[in-house]
Amino acid sequence: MPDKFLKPYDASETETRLYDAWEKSGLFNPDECVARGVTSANAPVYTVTLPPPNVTGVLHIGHAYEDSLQDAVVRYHRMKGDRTLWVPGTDSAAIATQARVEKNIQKEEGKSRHDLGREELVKRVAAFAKASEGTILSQVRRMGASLDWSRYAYTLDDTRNRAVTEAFKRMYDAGLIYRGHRIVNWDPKGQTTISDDEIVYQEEKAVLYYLQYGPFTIATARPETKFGDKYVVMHPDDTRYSAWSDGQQIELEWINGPITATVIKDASIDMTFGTGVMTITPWHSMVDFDIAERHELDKEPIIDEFGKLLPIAGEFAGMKISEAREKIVEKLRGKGLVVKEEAYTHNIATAERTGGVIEPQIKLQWFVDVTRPFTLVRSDIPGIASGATLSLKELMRAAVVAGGVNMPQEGFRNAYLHWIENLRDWCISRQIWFGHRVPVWYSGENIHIGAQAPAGGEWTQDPDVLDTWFSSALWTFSTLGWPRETDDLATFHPTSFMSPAYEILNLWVSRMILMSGFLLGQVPFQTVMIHGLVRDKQGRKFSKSLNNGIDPLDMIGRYGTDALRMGLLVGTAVGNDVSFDEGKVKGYKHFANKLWNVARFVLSNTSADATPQSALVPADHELLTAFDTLTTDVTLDMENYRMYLAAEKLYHYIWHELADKIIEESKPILAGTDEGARTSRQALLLTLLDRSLRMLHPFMPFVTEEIWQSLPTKDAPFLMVARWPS
RNA sequence: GCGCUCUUAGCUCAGUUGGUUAGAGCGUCCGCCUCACACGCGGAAGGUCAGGGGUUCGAAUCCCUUAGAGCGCACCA
Repeated sequence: MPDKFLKPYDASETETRLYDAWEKSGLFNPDECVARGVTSANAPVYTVTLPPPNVTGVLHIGHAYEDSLQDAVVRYHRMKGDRTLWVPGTDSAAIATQARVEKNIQKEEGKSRHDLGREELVKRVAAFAKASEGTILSQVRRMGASLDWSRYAYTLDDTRNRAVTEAFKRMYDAGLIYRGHRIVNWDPKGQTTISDDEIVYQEEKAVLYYLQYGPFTIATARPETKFGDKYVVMHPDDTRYSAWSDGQQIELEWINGPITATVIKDASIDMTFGTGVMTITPWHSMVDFDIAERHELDKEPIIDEFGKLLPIAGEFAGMKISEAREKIVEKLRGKGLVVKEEAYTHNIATAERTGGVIEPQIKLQWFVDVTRPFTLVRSDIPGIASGATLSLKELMRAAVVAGGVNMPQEGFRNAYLHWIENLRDWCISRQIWFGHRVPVWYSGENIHIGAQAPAGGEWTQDPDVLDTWFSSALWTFSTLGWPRETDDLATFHPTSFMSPAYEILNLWVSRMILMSGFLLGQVPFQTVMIHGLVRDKQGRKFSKSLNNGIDPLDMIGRYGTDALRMGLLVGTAVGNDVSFDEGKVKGYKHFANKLWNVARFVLSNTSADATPQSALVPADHELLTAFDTLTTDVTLDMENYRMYLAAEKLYHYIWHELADKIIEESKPILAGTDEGARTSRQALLLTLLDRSLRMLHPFMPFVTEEIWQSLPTKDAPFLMVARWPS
């Protein structure tokens, strides 16, 4: 028995040493596994893509959980003998990264992005991203993640840039990407558009004003947008207003004088709200915009990009809307147009990143059309035939409904389908500078799609960049080299498994299905297991303001990676939020040491030649059979992604069966005079330890590997590539 | 408003298609440094499985309902 077993288990020394050894061996790479003969060349393929962390980020407890979950799955499949690939990468996170660098520059140099100019800013942001890349990558390694680093990808590297341009071009050519004046979510604070999914609604107490509008009374919470209102809308079935007909014109006195208004009948009006009549402001309201589109009405801007009133507001022009509101109401009161005021609670849209209040605006932006039909020439997606004509919405739906993408968690599946029902066109252009620039060039009336301007003529590139999720949506295949027809792409796509947090189900999962479906005619992954968030013991999210953050590296330093992984995985069904409990992590540190001591006992009581199982006495054979039952059970759990149960069962077996019972019973046998019983027991102990280590390895890779390296049953260079028991 | 998830021991959570006395970790109490392990060992206390109703031979598990917590989507002018 090696001397190391005489001391308690030392996680920190072991973990860094072993990770280096694994990485140097090259066996995280499935091709190397085949070359070295530890994996069969025609074995089934199993692929996982790491949800890329922000390149400038640091590892937080949520990553730690996600990495633990995926690494357990990946290691299981590798040991099962699959050609297993787990692809690493990082994300440029355009808005977040640019905002951070801008803030630094402002602080250190007192300069804004406009002072620096586009080229310089992008250079600085890119440099910052590059400089901080190493931090997150080394932290992911600390988690023990068995990623094939030779395939590392970054969303802004050359291959991924090519993928983005190609994807844009193909969608444009298919008529699925268009540029148009459409109403978008404008963030006056961030000075950019954002997508519907980047909005957070916040409750606000406001006043609902009932205003006299000619013969009608209208209710509004936003009198400051009413200057241009010249359409008054009601439900066609509303009997209170049956005297009025669609298109009828009426003269009335309004904020800044007499106007002519037109009556519009539209079924989208809620007859029970307010008075059942409203005026519309198509430029600054999604709903109003839709009504205006249906009836082909005029649209006029009232508010500018900085949230100030335009000249149409007359004397109020130039005022911020917040200060103008009360003044306008005052004027309306003076004119006797305010009928009544009542307290009112509603939700206002704010930008997730900046907290700015969203002001819908009609802007010229690029969109992905989710309802326009196209022909999918070649489809490997169950439920969608090659040559089928369908919309992206239908594609996203069919891919899940027909089981091409298996979403075993019914709740998330419903949420996904519900989201698709309500989906609008996806606004993909952003008015920032860092990220994938829209690959479109203009020269007068001419448009060219591509990374470079065409030769000859004066071409200018679109100034906007793409929504960061546009490139992320390509991730499962851009990481494998697409649009080039690489061997990797042919071999490893569609991927097998994806496990993102439910926060990004809509932002990311659905868009991967969209892009993969359209561009490859494949699903991006066969099974998606949505996981929950890690919260503190009170169930709160971790946040800077609560100061309740947990640094995974700190936990690793104190208890070891194996313990942290177990503490996060055991006992929380995938999809539920994980309540982080340091005590639990500590408990699994103790477990790692327990295992260490089991190994010490077994190794110091067996000799290297005590391995043949044929000599087992009946009692020992029975214990081995009992273990086989556990093996079957745990394997089934692993196959069904119930890692939390598998890990708990192994823990329970090793501590309360193997250590508490079997080892205790073994002491008299090993000290006894019955040679046959003793040899049999030695063989049994060695076998049970060996197989326990194999099955525990996906969860606690380090301590199991370290012990296994000293076992006489060792039959592979690493436990990492040894065979899963059956 | 529409939809989803959750409510099990003091705390945090498991309980896989309904099946014997409902489990784990931490915590608590008692006794132990017994040569694998004090990062440990032995033992103990602690639950009307949110409330009510139903289906069933049998329910923490399925159905209905009430209450509470959380989340998603939509959104009211």
